[in-house]
Parts: sequence; C-alpha cells; structure tokens
Amino acid sequence: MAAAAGNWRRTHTCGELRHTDVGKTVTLNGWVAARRNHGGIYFIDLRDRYGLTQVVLDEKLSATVKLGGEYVISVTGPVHARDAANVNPDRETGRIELVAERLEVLSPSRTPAFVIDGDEEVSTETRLKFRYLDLRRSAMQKNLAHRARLISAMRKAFEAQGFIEVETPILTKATPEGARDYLVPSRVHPGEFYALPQSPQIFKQLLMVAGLDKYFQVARCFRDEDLRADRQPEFTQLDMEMSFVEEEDVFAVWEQVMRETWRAAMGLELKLPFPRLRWEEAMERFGVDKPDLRFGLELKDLAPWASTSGFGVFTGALAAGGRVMGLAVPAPHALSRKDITGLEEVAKGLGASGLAYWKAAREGSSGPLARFVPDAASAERLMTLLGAREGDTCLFAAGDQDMVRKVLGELRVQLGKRFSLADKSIQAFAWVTHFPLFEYDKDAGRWFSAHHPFTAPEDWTLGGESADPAQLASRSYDLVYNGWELGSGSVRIHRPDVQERVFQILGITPEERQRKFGFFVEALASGAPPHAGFAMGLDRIVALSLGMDNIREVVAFPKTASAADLMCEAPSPVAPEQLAEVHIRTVVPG
RNA sequence: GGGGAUGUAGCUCAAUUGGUUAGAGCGCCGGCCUGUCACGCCGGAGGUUGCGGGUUCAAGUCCCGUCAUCCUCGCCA
Repeated sequence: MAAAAGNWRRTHTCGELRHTDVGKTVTLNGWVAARRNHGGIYFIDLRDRYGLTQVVLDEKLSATVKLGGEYVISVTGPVHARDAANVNPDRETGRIELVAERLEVLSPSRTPAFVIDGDEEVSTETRLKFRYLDLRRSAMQKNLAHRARLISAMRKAFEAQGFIEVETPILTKATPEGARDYLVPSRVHPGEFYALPQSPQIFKQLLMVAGLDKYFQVARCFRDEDLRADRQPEFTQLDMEMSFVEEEDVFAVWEQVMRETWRAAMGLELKLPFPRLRWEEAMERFGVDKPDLRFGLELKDLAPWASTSGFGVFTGALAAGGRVMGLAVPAPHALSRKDITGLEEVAKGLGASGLAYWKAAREGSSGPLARFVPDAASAERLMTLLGAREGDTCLFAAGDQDMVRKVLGELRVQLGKRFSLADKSIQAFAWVTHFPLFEYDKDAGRWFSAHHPFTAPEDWTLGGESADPAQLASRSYDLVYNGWELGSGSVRIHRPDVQERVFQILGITPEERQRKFGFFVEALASGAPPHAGFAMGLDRIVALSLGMDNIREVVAFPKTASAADLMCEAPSPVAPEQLAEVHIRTVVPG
C-alpha cells in the first residue's frame, strides 16, 4: 500500500454522528447526494448506506474542487452543533454537521441517468439498465438488507434444529418432467449438455440416502419458462429435507422456522400450529388450492336446493354429474347490475355459460333466480345452504365441478380484493395437504405427476393395478400465506417398488427410466430411509413480507419479462470460436 | 405463442380535430449569492417523437409492420 493511503479512510458512517459527537474530528466517505452553493458557504449532503450527513465547506475549500452529483468523496473535520434555527428535525443527523477542513475526491461520477434520491418514479427499464444506481437508493438497500435479515434468521432457525447446509451442483442432468431446463453445452463431451437445476430435488433425496438426515440449503433454481411479477428465470429457494419423518415432523420444523423468522425479520408473533386442510377441502370451500383465509365468503354446495329448483340449467348440471354452487356477498357490500355483468364476464372467461344471481330475501327476493325461489320456505332453505342473510347478493355457478370451483374461487378472490375483506392484522398461514398425485394431460395423452415423480402416494399400494390415477391422493403439501403459495413439499417415495410403479403410470419406459433415473432408483434400493422435505420460494416471501407484489424489488440483479439482463445485455451472441469449442452450431429463425 | 397497456430531451411527463419553430419540471452547463437542507435568482445547451414503411398539401397525432418495457393467459413436476 502507498504510504499516503489511509488518511482518507472513514472514522464514522454518514448515519451515525449525533449531538454527542460534537467536538470530535471525524472523516466521512460517501456519495455527493446534494450540493447547495451559497457562494461564501457550500453545503453537501453526503450519503452512504447508513444515512445522510451535512458537510459544510467554506469558500476557500469549495474553490479548490469541482464537485458533481454522485462524486465519491472523503471529508475530514470537526463535528459542529447546529444553531437551533438550523437544526433539521427530519434527519437523524440533523442536529450536527461536519465542517470540512480536508476534502478529497476519491472518484468522480458521470452525470447519473436519473436522480438517485428523487421522488419521480423511474421506469423499470431505466432502473434495470442502471441497476447499480438503482441499488444506491435507500429503498432498494433496505429491501436487500431485509432479505439478508430474513435469510439469516432462517439459517439460524434451521441450524438450531440440527440441520446442516449442503451445496448441490449447478451443472447437473436434464430432467424429462417439469419445467423447461436451461442447458449448458459440454466442451469435453461433444453434443452433450448439462442442465441447470430446477431445484435440488434429487440431490437432497440422495443426501437422505447418504444419511445426512437433516439438510437445508439456500438454493438457486432455474426454470426456462415465461416470467411474471412473481417469477424470475432464476430464483432462490430455502430448500430442506429430513429423514425418518412424516408430514407432521416437517410441518413442526417449518412452523418453528417461520415463527423465528417472522419474529426476527418482522417483529411479529405467529400463532402455532398453522391450520391444515386437505386439498379437496380447500377446493370445495374456496375453489383454489391457496386460499386466503383472512376472510370468509366460502363456496357452498347448493345441490339439495337446486335439484328441486325447477331451473333447467341447475337440474341439468346435476343430472350430468356436475355441481351447483354459490357464495353470498354480505349485504353491506353492494353489487350493481354493472358489477355483476363484469363478474359474469370473468365467469364466462373461465368457462361458465353465465352467472346467475339472487338478492336474498325471505319475501320479495329479486334477481333472475327469484322466480325459482317461489316462497319463504324455499328462500329460507336456500339462504341456509348459502349461509346468507337478508339482502346479501348471492352468486351461482353450475356445471362441471372443476369449472364451478375455478369460477367461484376466482370471484371470491376478486370480491375479497374489491371489498377489502381480508383482515390485514391476520397472518393467515395454512398447510394444504394431499394434493392429487397425478394429472392427465389431454394433449400429451398421458399422466403427469402433479408435484413431482418422487412424491409418495397416500396409499403405498397405489390403489392396486386397476386404480384410476385421477383418484389417487399424494402426500404433498403447500404452505399458503394470505392467498399466496409460499412453497411446497412432500413425503417422498423411499421404496424402489413404489417408485417403479409411479414411473410405469407416468408412461416412462424401463429403458428411459434407466437412462434418466437409473442412479436414483439404485440409490433408493441401497438403503433409503423414509424421508420428506419442503422448499420455500424465498424471493416471494421476502417481497410479501415487505408488502410488495413484484420480486424484482428484492432481487439485486433481476431480469425483464423477456428474461434479459438490460444492464450487461445478456443473453448475447458469442464468438464463433466459442461456439465451436462447445460443438454448437446455431440455427436462428428468420 | 395469445391478449392488454406504454414508448416524445439524461429522468418524469405535456402537446386540442392531423396544422406555426414539439413544451414543462427535475437534472446538466455558465453566472450571482454566507445558513441552506427539494436552497434561491439570472442565463444557456439539450429532440432520428423507439425503428421501418404507408396515407396526406401537411403526421408526435391516422394506417400497416417491427422492436423494447410492464401486466396478464397459456406455461411454471
């Protein structure tokens, strides 16, 4: 190091000097956030991660340097108390100022693309292009600090429960099921590819076979699918797995982790245990697999009334094996004819043929359905089924069960938002369990795992040879929070015979299975303990805990909706030599 | 892949029915100013109206295409 180095180094940060420091001679380093030149006296607001401190220059000193916005400087001088008239009560450091005796420009700055401390909302495009400036804003620094606190709290909570953190490969093997893989060509093996992990799923199960017993990892995951506000092509999971356990053991660990995390990062005390409800119950009561439990407005089965209603659409739906369901919007929340037309559009968009409604009343009810509710007894019966009171607006859907649930589930969500039904003081965590094991894909003409192919079935026999895969429940579960899915997991298959049977139902041939999962099946046959795990979407939970709905705000260097990095301009073409090295020839359409 | 919104100065936005030399605030540059803290005052520079084509006497404005950003459906075991 040069002999002169060190005299510019800070003794304090820009956020910590107080009235009690008056008289000390200090050195601050930071960015020039604002300049106020009064000719004979010159003020600088000096910024760093910790705050803002006013620096005062006299004419002599200010004349020696040319300062621009965002210049990085070092200033040394005594801390002075401000006169009462000059105190700035809006700033932590507002009672003092640093009177500079030495000022050094450590690094000049080009004119920034936007004003760092400005009030104007800068476009996402500009923010991402100059992300290093965007991250200089205190709001972004707070977000990242909050993220770090939350991750740290989770790490501590897992470690306290005896979990060990293990890193798993980023260069791994392509998987046939699930999301599209990001591929990486191999130089050494011409024509072959690694894949970036969609999750560390297989590795964490292998760690259980290895006997690691309690694993966790802050794991980066990659999925080459289209983006959303809450989805980036690379994202972070808090991933975990444990051995010799079942659902309740995993729930207990996570409930403890969430309680400690919420306490440390948010200062909130969570009530344990979280409620559990089976997937089937969630779908029946709320129409969705991630219900917002902060308000009611539940879906009700109206078959007992509908079957004798005389309304052809309803009786027809029931006769065809479908459902007639409804929900009651409490009377204070009025829905106009126009509102209902809007909701009907939503319903139609989701496959409903229409949206019947009824203004509940024992006498003189109204709405298109009123003529099918001819008397007080009939009205009473319907209102009881709906849990409706006098004056409530009741909405109905009839038809195929999946469609009816989807329509009313969506209406429930929209009405909840519209009328702010959710009690904001509630932290509504819940475990949704026993999702279906398989889903049928009409286009592909085969069954797919609803969760992933290593998920244990509720019944180890898989219902026998003749079972209908659609009817099988799995031992998978989601953690739901205020209507958001935070993460999911399952009890895994630890028996090779059951794993074989699942592959069989998925239509994966023995050759294919051997090629793609051979090592994994062998591992399961090499002493696999019963095990189960869970992974939480970290970006989502950090954003949610900050009251934000876009995870870009909590990711340091996120990508745009077209998966581009506007700052470093990735992806980008590469030199032909580089392609040749990895045996790639590109064929670009057009 | 589909749908919707947006694109004008470095940033955030305005510009009537298609009609003069495309404006404002902030930022930037120059000057003045000893108590400001969004300092103030005076002056100034800065535009391929995303790009390409078309209609028109005339296009930021209308039409077609295209690109980018945002939201969203499909997709995301």
